[in-house]
Amino acid sequence: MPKKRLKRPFYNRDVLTVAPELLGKVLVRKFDNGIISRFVIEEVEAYRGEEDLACHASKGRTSRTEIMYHEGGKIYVYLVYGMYWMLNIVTGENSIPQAVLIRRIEGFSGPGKLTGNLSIDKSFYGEDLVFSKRIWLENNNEGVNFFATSRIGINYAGEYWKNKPWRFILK
DNA sequence: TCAGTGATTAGG
DNA sequence: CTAATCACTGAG
Repeated sequence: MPKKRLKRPFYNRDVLTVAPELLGKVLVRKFDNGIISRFVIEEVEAYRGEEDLACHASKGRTSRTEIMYHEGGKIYVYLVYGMYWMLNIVTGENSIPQAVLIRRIEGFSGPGKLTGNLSIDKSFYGEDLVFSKRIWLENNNEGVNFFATSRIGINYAGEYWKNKPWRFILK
């Protein structure tokens, strides 16, 4: 059975539904030299709406957060600590700002490492996973087991949001 | 535990 | 324009 690219409806749902379902899915990257690499997604985090103080959209609609207000399936990338590009997948309907941080994929540990190895940078901001020729997600026929914990690196968001179990890890 | 590093943001 | 902040990493 051939692998199949995930389509719009998959992404256009609430981030708390999509995030755990991303576990076990395959991130596909086609490099400029034509080589195609596939990686199983192993760890993600959900960021949900303006009310979520850990979500960048809590600061409202800015040039950086703009893409999160679009329909699901778009890529949100940003630079953090001056060195690391973070790869996020926008979810939810239009005008509802949500995204899933891809925190770990098979073979690489850490969100900064994976974007470095996959050559993902600012040029991927707004890229559409449904149509892109250089990055997309494929279905995987496996069932997955996962567990949830609190999100990492968001001490600024306060106890309430910091303690939300919105980090999902493949077992 | 802590510094590196530069885009982004709020504020004057 | 300035200054503060930061969804990380690896060294010690």
